[in-house]
Amino acid sequence: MVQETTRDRITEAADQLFYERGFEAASFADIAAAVGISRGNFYYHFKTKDEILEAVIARRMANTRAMLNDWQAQSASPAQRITCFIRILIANQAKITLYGCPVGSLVTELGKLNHAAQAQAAALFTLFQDWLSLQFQALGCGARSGGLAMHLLARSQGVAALAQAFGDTEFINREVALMQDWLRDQLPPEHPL
Amino acid sequence: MVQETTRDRITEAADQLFYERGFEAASFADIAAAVGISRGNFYYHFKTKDEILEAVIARRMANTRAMLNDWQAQSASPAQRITCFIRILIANQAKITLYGCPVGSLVTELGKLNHAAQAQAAALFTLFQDWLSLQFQALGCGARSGGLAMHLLARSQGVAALAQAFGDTEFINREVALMQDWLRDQLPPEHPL
DNA sequence: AGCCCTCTAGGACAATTGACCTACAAACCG
DNA sequence: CGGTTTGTAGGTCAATTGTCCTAGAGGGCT
Repeated sequence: MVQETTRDRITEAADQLFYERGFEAASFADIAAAVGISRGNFYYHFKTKDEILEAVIARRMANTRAMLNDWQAQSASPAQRITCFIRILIANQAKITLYGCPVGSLVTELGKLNHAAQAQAAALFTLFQDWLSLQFQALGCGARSGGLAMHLLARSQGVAALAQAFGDTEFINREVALMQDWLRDQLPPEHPL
Repeated sequence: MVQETTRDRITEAADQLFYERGFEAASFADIAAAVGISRGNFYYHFKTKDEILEAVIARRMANTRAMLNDWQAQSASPAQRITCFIRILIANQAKITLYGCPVGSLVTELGKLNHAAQAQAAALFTLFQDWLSLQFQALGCGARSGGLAMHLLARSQGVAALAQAFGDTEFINREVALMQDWLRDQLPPEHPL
């Protein structure tokens, strides 16, 4: 990463603001102020707000892929990799308590707005789902793998939603422990943690 | 319910629109059009949008309380009552697939807007949590009851979030079955379903 | 009848939104 | 050097927002 273009800086600021305030509530002026450029300059880099949204989703896709690849490379067993996923809840505890899950809240909002990009945002979920499904497959869960992946995804979504609602970080820790217990129960005997 | 006041009709329409489009995205004009009154007349019944939001939350609180009382009266055992809660996911399948959970999505949005009413909206969760906690207490779960209630709440939130993201009603059925299995595992031997 | 109170309609308001244009600065290249 | 491209700034545009005012319709009461 030799140079960070203005376009990248806009995308990064928009990413954060879309997360913290929501897609609609974050205005051009907000993003421009965060980047430190004029509103007019915006139009040069992005013609519409939807274009920024697309760039933000693409950025999140890339970041997520990179994270999954890291987990794939650095964890010895499938069960450990799944544990990596579960632990994002703890790693992002503070932000989740304030703003919820970045993916979940964006998909929900775009759904309510009938926004065409909802499907693209939902693809972020698919990214996790496919990857988790692969891990369960490697554990020997066979045809159940896809369902187990969705189940885990749903559990994390629920934890994030309630943690934000009550501003309760401790709840995250308790539920993460439960998810790890659950994971242990899914492991076939030949694949210990 | 002899007479439905204009104020009630506004509150009802706002309730629905806040659910389907979100609090910010639903405008005065939208609500007025849905009720069939002029925008100006609005100001007579509600001075600010926040006042409408308060009325909507109060309405949901009342409706929720009534629903919980019904379940309390019409179900024989605590386990059956908890099953009633789990089954709202199925009863509201279609709407959840389109708009997610009414409570969860509202609380998330208000949180991002730093809106003062977020706490009031979160009280809707507390209503469910307290009631579920009572049922688990009645089952003899003791000190674990509060945690079990929160766990169940989180599970439903997650299911609603993913069902909306993927537009998948079938996923709801699968997860509801899992939640009922889970509930059976929590029952002490002296309290069968 | 006259009066008052409840309710409604329609419009005006200042502010903010996303979108767009033009003019100018900076860098690159021949 | 001159000319083209790339990037930036500031301002304008119509539309929409929540808020607010005023005029008057309608019914009940004395």
